[in-house]
Amino acid sequence: MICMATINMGDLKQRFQERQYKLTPQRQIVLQAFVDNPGKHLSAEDVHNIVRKQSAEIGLATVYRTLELLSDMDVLQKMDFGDGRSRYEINEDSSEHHHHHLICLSCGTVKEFEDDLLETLETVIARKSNFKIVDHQVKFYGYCDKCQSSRED
Amino acid sequence: MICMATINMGDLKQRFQERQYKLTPQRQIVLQAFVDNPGKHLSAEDVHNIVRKQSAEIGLATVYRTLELLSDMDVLQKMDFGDGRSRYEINEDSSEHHHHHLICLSCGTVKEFEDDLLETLETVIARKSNFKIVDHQVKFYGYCDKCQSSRED
DNA sequence: CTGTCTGCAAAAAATTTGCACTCTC
DNA sequence: GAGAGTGCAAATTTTTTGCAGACAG
Repeated sequence: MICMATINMGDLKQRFQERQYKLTPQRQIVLQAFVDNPGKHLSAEDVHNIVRKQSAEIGLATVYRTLELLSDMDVLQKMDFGDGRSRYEINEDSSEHHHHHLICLSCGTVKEFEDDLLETLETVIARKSNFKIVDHQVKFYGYCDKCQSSRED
Repeated sequence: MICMATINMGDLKQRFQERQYKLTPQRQIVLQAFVDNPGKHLSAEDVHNIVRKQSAEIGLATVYRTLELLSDMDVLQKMDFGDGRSRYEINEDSSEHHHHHLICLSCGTVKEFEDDLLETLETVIARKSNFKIVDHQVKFYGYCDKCQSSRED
């Protein structure tokens, strides 16, 4: 089961107001790009292209500022897949139940994967290391289904 | 037990020769920077500064080229801690037993942590996902010992 | 000599910043 | 009308590339 990326706009508006931020059209448009592209890990430029296609005029600098703001608010999560730019995705649930990423070394596909074993691991590590862990990010590198077959030539 | 970063120079020279690369002075100097700074996660500029201090003249571009080469050879591992530049560390063992990183959200310390639970997790995920996993990278974010205490003010 | 490697400077790519203008409360 | 937000262009930062010369087999 893959849970759909959703954003509760009412709730969000409130979270903005708490911090005296405004939920401007540009910010909504950026968010919409993520809602419209579930499972994609969008870079600033990706977002910029997406919103431009939808005729919405918006500056790249604004996209960057918005992505940073939304990351700070934990609405988005910033991540890095080693391709030289930051990528973002909707942060389903501020603290729990992140999925992991399986990155194919051959074709670059990024597949998502859920597993609760990591929560256990987190607990163990927290205990052993004296760290108060609040988040984690896990990347597995390997070869996807498709690339495994084509490598057997 | 923390195992010291070591590099077998003889073995390394052979690995270079296999690929028709040369183990030039510059490349050795870059490697030495990592050996001399165990547990540090050095960026290209860090390495450049370190080698310059040791009176060794070397171009930044060469450092970048060397870091990339060594990563490709799996001598170093490229990583990203979200500070806008790539960082590297010695890859102890090409495929197994990577340590994880505990990153303090307050002071930025990066602590290393070993645990074999993740190997189990890797097996489980490989089976469930049809991915042939060859490597992983795990980051835990939280608050270190020190910052936990100082936050309790 | 031939091909690899290096340094330098220039280029490219990603992100940030300054500033004037616009919009909202 | 004060402060927040935006767009644009310029600046900064990180990384890559072109090229001429140096070096190794």
